[in-house]
Amino acid sequence: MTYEDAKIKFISTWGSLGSLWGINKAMAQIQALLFISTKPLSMEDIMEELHISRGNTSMNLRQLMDWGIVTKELIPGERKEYFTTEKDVQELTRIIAKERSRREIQPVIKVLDDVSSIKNDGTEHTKELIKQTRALHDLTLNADTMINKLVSQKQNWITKSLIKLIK
Amino acid sequence: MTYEDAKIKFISTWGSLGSLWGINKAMAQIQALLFISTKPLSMEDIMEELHISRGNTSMNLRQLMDWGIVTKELIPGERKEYFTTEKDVQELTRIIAKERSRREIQPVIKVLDDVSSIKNDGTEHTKELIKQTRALHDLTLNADTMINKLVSQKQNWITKSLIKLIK
DNA sequence: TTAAACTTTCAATAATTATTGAAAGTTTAA
DNA sequence: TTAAACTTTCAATAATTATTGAAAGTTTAA
Repeated sequence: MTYEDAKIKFISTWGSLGSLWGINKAMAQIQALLFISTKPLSMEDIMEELHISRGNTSMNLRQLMDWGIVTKELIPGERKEYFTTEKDVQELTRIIAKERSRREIQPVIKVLDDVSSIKNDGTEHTKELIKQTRALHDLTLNADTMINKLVSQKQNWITKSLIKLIK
Repeated sequence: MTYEDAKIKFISTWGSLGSLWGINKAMAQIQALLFISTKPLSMEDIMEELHISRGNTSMNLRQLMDWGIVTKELIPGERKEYFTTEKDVQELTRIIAKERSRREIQPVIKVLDDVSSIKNDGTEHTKELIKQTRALHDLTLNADTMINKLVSQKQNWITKSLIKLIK
């Protein structure tokens, strides 16, 4: 496999994986492209490499910046804006986990809390609803807390011993 | 909030959350409905409660069965098929984590491995591609292994002490 | 056997989501 | 100032994904 093949394969795989971490294809592909680039890229560069329109590029770059994954880089003497992505996978994971938690998990935890707090009228179906949604609430809250703690700690002794312990 | 409100809220929230665990809305809603039901439901029951067509119900039930989350339950003397879902959240988590790993994570790990194994021709961009995709590969593999181990162990002392340690 | 009671399949269609590209907006060098 | 070089916005459209519902298929009771 040549460099070009590998690059295309990586970008397209990472792109279709976007759904897994909750972003769209173009967004994931732009991030992938920047992730393996040795230097900041302009909008023009990105459009050309990925064969997508200017509007698409602009919108998705903005979203990546909203996530905090991509940052503008001003190159002295250049009029264009250039872009880079966080290159450290640990830090990238931390950002993504935090954002997903804030955007998706927290609201769900809230709803599960509300739903599981309805008045128990003693009927079987109410009891079941409360029991099951409370179980989901507790599980989701625990998992969310744990993942956030795990990714926040930068591969320190806890994480390391954890990984050993579990493997 | 009344029982009916709570039920509707739970089902619709869980449905829109489907994307988070990689299934579609109707699939997630059917699972949610079964999850809080006190007894097995027929296809007819599900169609009525969720206002979806027979075909849709049939297809999504099959998918849920493929995932191993929903099972057919035959009720003696009844011609219709009835359905139930796994009610234990721990077990549910285990199944979902395993399936997602198998369907989505493993193939990606494979691609990352392939891509990071291209011949290093010494150029800067090749070095960067290899370095970055290898970092992603290692991270993904570690995370996948860890999550699977974590959810497989049924809240035993390791998991419990882990949770304490990390909180 | 057969026909009623059910489930599955799948082409057509609807709904949703992503993408384009041109017009409007903004910034900067001169 | 102004006009060239850029970026953003957004209505129109394309692409993708989900849903319908009727026809075909299957199972079971009699």
